[in-house]
Amino acid sequence: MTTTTAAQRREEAKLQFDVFLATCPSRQLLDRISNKWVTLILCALSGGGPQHHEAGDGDGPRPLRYSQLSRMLAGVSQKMLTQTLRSLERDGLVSRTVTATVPVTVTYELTDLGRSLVEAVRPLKQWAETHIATVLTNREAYDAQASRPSVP
Amino acid sequence: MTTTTAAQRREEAKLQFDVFLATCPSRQLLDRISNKWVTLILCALSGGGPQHHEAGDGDGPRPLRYSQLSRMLAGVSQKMLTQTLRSLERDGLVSRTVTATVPVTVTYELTDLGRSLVEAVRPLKQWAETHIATVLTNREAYDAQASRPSVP
DNA sequence: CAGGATCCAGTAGGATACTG
DNA sequence: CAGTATCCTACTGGATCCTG
Repeated sequence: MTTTTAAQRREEAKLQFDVFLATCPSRQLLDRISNKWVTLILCALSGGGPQHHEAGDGDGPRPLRYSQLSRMLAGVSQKMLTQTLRSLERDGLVSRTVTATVPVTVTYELTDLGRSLVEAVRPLKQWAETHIATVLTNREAYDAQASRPSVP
Repeated sequence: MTTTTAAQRREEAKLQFDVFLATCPSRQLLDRISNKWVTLILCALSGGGPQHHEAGDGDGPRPLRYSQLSRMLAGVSQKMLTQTLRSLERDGLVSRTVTATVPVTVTYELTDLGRSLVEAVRPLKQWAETHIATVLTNREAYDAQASRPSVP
């Protein structure tokens, strides 16, 4: 049992939450949310699967089942999916609901906190999709230059 | 309900760059920018070191030297710093300028593309610093619950 | 269906030493 | 000062098998 209360730690941290400090908890939080799977899961749960109308309906935020998520996030292993969902649940970003149907049904849904993070994380996804072409061009230019140290 | 088939939708999505597809280049780009060091470096270069007025002046976007960066990003190894800066330069997000002074001076600066990404990435840093307290509380609640499977 | 448990490869990333 | 090069560990993350 720990003797340091949440209040104490929060008090302390409130003084300087600075992601630039390696010791700051917010630094670790940044590391957690700066993650490919976190971004994709959050976007998926927010109805961000733009072209993926899994259920064929609108794309508003709605709960998704485990299997739906694993199909949407192409290439994710179930280990990563489960692991990431757990950490998101632990951090209070998503809520997990178990329905006792014949084969058990588990759905994941964004919490209010999760929705607030989605606001910050969707632009990232958007940016990647928008500027990837430019980036690819830049890489080519850079690589070409690198292979030509002196003028021929 | 649309009449487009799954195949059609996938075809379409491929052209549009969809981060949900494992094969899409934008997916890899998302993975690159969803990175702790990338976020911190970009924020630092955008003058985002809130409490860290290294040179004691204003916090507007300005070029930073290698050593300044390594001091601002507490805990970064020079390997990670160099490596991340290289990839950012290659992607055209930062520009590297070498000035032939006595000890050589190298400065890094955001490009226009880099600045556009900063817009998307700063909210993430902001979110981490703002909501870390809530997250810590959520974690405690979650862990307490986990260690108490049945009601005492 | 929704995961827990294991095993294992690849690599991210740190420490150290050396250079222009 | 601003790196490059090398070694080495630790963790990420995939594949596989198993369970309620």
